[in-house]
Amino acid sequence: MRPTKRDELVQKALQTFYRNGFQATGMDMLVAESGISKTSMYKHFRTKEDLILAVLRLRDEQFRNWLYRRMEEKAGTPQQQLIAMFDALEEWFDEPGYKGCMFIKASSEYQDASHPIHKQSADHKRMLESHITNLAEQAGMENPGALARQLLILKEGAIVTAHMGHTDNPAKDAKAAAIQLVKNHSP
Amino acid sequence: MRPTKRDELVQKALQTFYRNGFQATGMDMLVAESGISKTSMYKHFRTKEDLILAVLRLRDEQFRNWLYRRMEEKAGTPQQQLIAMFDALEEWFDEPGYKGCMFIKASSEYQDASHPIHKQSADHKRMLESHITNLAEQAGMENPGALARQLLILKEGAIVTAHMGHTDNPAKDAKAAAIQLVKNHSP
DNA sequence: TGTTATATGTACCGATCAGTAAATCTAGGC
DNA sequence: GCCTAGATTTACTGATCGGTACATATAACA
Repeated sequence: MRPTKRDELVQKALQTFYRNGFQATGMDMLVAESGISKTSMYKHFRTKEDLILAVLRLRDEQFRNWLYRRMEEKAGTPQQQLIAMFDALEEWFDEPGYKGCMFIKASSEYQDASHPIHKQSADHKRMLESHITNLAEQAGMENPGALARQLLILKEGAIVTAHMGHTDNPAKDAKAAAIQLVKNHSP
Repeated sequence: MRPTKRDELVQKALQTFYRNGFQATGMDMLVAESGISKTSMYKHFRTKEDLILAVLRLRDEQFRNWLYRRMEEKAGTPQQQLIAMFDALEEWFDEPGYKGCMFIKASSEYQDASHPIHKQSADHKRMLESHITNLAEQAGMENPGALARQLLILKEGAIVTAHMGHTDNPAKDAKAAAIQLVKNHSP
């Protein structure tokens, strides 16, 4: 079991794909930036698409772990966690090198709904929806499913608005909206 | 003044880019799908980037005209128009071949904020924000700028959620949220 | 009839694309 | 010391990329 090299490749590819895009990044660029030979890459992944799918799996794990932990650190109750999601997003948007959501970009570059990369991106969003719906249930909200979907629409909208860069602080705007929605869904 | 051929090219390129993506569409594919020779294309546009910028200008004009007219047709008062935006979005999402927002995709494929394609995409969003803010002012809303930004975050979120396809009817969810936000901003 | 602007087809450019072949190097297990 | 497995470099494939050269065709206008 030598997990090192393969994981190192996926980690480096994630950074390059995020910074440079999927289609715009050639395998030769990955060789140059990761220091791993092309032959080794194709030993681990049969195609570029397989590598991208592995990158998205890693990103899904990293992002959900980070978001859920940050929401818990910032708030005590489930209801407060729903609002704290937007404080966590603001931290993310302010990071240098922020370039939007990797899954939105993936499904934008591979836009056919039947494409494996598109489907796996949609899976990530489904898992987020499941978690937020659970939180809304724990918080005793009325219609937790609908509230979760509304909050996640705010989240996606804030992510793309922050990436477009035409607005000062979309996380703050989304948070203000979220507070009203949560209040209106409280019993 | 012969506007025909050039406009025909831009119109055809718009369809192909929207269906197939920007980077994934080569100039040879545009030749095949438009029936216009490559030499003529490069007479009208010096680079592929110039053609994309012209396509985005056309799309901006088409989309804003369509959205504003549809909002007016569906509602009488400015306040009702704000809500009707989400009914118009639902019509759009239900169209066959819906593939998300062209400007989100453009800024996702050309993600550097200093890139002309990214900047022009942000301009489109700025013009939408200006129009919605005006409507919110005409409707006598409190803090019309903040309400407009919130509604537009809902719009962008619904657009990407509809494209991901993991949710049934994001336009309906966004509309329900918008109704609450407008109500809370009413004097 | 001659001029000019715009269109065309075809063939090409160097660079890059994803992916492969083959020979060599390196390290750990026995 | 030897064997094996994984990693390496180098060179290569055919296809496609954005963009160009060049010679020709068409049609309006003078």
